Amino acid sequence: MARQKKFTTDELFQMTRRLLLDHGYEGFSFSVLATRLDVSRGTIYKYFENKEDLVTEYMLYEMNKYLEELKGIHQYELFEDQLDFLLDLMFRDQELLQVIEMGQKIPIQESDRAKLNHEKIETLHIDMYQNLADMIKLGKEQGKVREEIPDSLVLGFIFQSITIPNHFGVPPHEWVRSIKDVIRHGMFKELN
Amino acid sequence: MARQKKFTTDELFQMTRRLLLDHGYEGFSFSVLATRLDVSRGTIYKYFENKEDLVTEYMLYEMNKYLEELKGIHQYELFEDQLDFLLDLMFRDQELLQVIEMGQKIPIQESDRAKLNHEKIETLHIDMYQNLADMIKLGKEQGKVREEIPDSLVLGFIFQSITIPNHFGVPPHEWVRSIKDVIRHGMFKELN
DNA sequence: ATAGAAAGTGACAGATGTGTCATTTTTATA
DNA sequence: TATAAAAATGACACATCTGTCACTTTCTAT
Repeated sequence: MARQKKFTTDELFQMTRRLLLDHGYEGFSFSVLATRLDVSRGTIYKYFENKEDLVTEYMLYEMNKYLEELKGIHQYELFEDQLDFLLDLMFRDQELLQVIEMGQKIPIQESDRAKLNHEKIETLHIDMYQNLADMIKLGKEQGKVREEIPDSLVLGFIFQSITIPNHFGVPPHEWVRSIKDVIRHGMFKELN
Repeated sequence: MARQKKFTTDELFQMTRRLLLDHGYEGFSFSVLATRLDVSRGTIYKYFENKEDLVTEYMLYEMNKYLEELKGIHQYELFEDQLDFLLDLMFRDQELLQVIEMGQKIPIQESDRAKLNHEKIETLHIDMYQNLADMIKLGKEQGKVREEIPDSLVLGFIFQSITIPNHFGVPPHEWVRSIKDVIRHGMFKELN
């Protein structure tokens, strides 16, 4: 009964991610999105009232997916296994993390749906943080992580580590191994 | 003989920094800049041909200032003193570093001056990197830094560390101390 | 006081973006 | 094959940003 769609929601979100990463939130527009999807601008307005709605909706979609994966962390009982799991996940979906971080600072206007979405995003953030805080707690309980370091700093280091640009093309495997190593033991030689 | 200026180059650059940080490169426009400086748009065109020129010019200004400061690192002979110096500098001018990082990924068009500026920016980058690479070399020579970690990763960790958001308001002094501590010795307890 | 140089302005034309909606196209099914 | 629901379109009105430039304002040296 209905005409065939020219793009799926997934395709739209994929393109949204690409454009957000390449041009930032302010550089994102319905015009370019429509062009990239080979569709008229009006079509997109059938599904989203405006840019704010679309982007927050997209972020929710990504964060939900990510949170679901992240929860898999609880299949491991040892802190070190959880850390490995987390780092692998983060390296796999590096771009996605960048988008999620971007979500923090998009200017929020008075749009109905966007406002609601923004609240949901906040909730998801807290939810994600909780899972990770649990991991740190476990690490400290298991006598692995030094108690004197604030949890938020431990997490901060882990998260920032994946965004370090590998300018000189160190082979990925070695790169990741080194990162884990620095997280574990720091950069300084131990005095024997 | 001449009329009084309504703003200094310094004021213009300060505002440029603010706007770049708040709205990103794509969100930056002559219109808002002019409004903020309480001046007509045309006035700014007296000094800069377009946004690309202005922004690259601004970046050069910042980077030159920063590089000059950074060179002060050589007044120290011990690696640990150099590291302290660097971290203090970075924490003091955190926003500036963000802007410099932004400079990496601004889309470069076919404007004469902007193209030239971009090349100069590249050079400054390399120059900055050289100063820092020297520091790492020193650290390794003095037996402080573990040789097996790639230089670029050592630097990456240091640079990313200052961008870790202090969401839970850990007191700045403690925060910085912890960061230095993690950089030095990692997050894991040593097994005795 | 006044000439003229530097600084600033505002209006114009054109590009790009937004949101809306009456109209057209597609397509499964009755 | 006729129908009607869903999908897509394109044009309209309005907003914002860009570059340009003839013109006005300010101010100092004479």
